[in-house]
Amino acid sequence: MTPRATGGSLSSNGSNGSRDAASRPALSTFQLQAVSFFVHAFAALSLPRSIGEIYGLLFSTEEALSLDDIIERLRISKGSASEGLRWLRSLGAVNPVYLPGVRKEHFTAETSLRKLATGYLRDRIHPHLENGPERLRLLQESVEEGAPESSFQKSRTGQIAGWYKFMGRVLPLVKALAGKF
Amino acid sequence: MTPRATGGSLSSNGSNGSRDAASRPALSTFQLQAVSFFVHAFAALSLPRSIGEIYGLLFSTEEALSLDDIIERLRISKGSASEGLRWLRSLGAVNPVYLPGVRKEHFTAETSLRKLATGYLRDRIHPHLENGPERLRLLQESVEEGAPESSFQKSRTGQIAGWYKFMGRVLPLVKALAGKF
DNA sequence: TTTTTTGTTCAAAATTTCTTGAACATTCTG
DNA sequence: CAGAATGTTCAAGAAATTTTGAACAAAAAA
Repeated sequence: MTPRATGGSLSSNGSNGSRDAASRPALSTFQLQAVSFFVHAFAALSLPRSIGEIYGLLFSTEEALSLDDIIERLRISKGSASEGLRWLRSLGAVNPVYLPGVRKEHFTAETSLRKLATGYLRDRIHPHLENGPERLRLLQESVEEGAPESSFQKSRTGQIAGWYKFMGRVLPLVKALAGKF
Repeated sequence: MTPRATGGSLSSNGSNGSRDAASRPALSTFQLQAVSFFVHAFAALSLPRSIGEIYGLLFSTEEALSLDDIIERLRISKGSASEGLRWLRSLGAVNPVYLPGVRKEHFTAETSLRKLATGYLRDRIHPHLENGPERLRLLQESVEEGAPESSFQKSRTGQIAGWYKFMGRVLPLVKALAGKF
């Protein structure tokens, strides 16, 4: 119900001094701010911190990054990075970049609002709406015909039907408007 | 990230036979279906099961119900019921009903899409958008002026500014359309 | 005022979700 | 093919959220 904690706790060595020998790729202030920004934004959608971190890093980095780059810079586990990337990829929020002669897959952030919105709606909203009609039918079938409350119950199922119509209207509108930004 | 389990496990004694002496108010099939419907719908918004249960019960019940009615019928704890009602009330999703000569507060479900949408946006979306400008400013201030990447970074912050503009356009539109359903 | 009723709060327990890390699968290289 | 590099999966642990239940507060009745 309430979003996760928000503050970032990444290596905040602003002066870029290496803490220990193995910690080379520190984040710039800009990257740090971006990660913090997206962790917060994704939390507003109840999405895990790691996903916000990954997107924030890619968003604030000009070059494409590999899985290992992400793990190194963000200090998160391989598992989190892999799952997070998978999620972002399925949404269309990151783009694979093919670099000639490079084995590792590299990614950049997709920033087109149209693509992001479309992907989010497709992956996270539509699935819930799709079995809506089926669920509504179940509810309608359980109206107690003949009983005194059947009239009330019918008005309630009618209400829900209206909500679905609303969604059917609003979503295309949102997509269309997203295309203009 | 993934919604909670969905199936309902309320007293499914369809024949309304009392399991034990104390379990009087069993839910009708219609109420059971409605609770299940809303538990699922609220889970899509990452909201806790108990809130979906309470709203579903009120939605499917013609008479106003008190806290104790809800606890009895849903078999949830006083704490959950109290917190859940508070949440729904602050959103404007339930209406207090004042019954003459009755101590306990009673509630019915608010079903107007306009009110529900407005309340949800006000309580759950706007708070996150409000400190947006502040966060964007922080990011803009961390652009490394003069560095070769400053141009890239500026284009990114411009991107985010556009997203906020989009939200500023879309939300009023959604509210307006919700008013028509 | 004292007692009873009604509703809130919050620490602890239960549950759910997220992260980690190591095993596994797959693909490339020599 | 063997070995190395890359990426995925998933069980176990860590962390966060939700639920419970009992103590507490507030308001009404006696």
